[in-house]
Amino acid sequence: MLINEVSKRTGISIHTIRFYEKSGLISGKQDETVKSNNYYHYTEETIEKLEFIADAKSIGFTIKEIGQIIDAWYNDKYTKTQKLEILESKLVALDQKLEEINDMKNRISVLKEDVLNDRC
Amino acid sequence: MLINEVSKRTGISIHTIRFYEKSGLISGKQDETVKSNNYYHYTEETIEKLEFIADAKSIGFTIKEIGQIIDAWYNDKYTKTQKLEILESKLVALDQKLEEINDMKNRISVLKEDVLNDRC
DNA sequence: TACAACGTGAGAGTATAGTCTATACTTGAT
DNA sequence: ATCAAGTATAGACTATACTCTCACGTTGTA
Repeated sequence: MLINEVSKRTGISIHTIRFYEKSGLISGKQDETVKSNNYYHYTEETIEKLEFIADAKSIGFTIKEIGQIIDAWYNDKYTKTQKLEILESKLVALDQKLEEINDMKNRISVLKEDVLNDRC
Repeated sequence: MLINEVSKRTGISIHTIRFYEKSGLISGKQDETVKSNNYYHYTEETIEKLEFIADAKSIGFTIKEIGQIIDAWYNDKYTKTQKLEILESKLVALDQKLEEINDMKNRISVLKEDVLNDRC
């Protein structure tokens, strides 16, 4: 499928998709047999990746980190051990975030109680 | 206390502290009786705020959002009802983040299992 | 009084993550 | 053949959150 369809199916703008392509997160393939154009062709895998990217971004992963996770899964850039290390490190980071968010929830709840009881 | 001490106690650079001051997150007071300089003086409250800012930033709140939370607590910029609304909305956002992070943990765990069992 | 250390304000520069514009070629329907 | 719609590439622009530099005034110790 071409970039327009990818954009429509994911809700991610064509510009942003191209930006992700340049950043190495996704990669379309140009059909070598077609000489008249250099259109990129994308597969379902790209859709999956873009959906993953959207989710990963919203919880605060950077483009670089997302690239690592994608490479750990789709590519042979890393050995099995390296892949497991990368994924494990992301799980640890997520656990830390869970903790930080729970702490912040408690702090804001205290603020709320204080406002409620006119203690500020 | 002057900016240098604030910086040393919080580990936040003087530049960044001034940036937060300009952004309205904190505010030092200039001593009107001293005419020779216009040094800003900070109190323990600034230290507290800066520590809060550091934590809030690390869980993904923007400067604007952090400003709102601080105003909801320290200032009389909002009514009681508005303050409660702001704080409640931040709690809701945090709950949503918790959910997203748990989802991402599950997804990454699955990837990890797949790598472990050579399914990719 | 010299001078290093500290303080201020203005403004330039950086990194991240897009977002948009311009130019030019291609495709597909009429 | 024409022309709107789609595609690619390069590069400019934006917002956020810093980070740094410069110029210049102040403070405190030798």
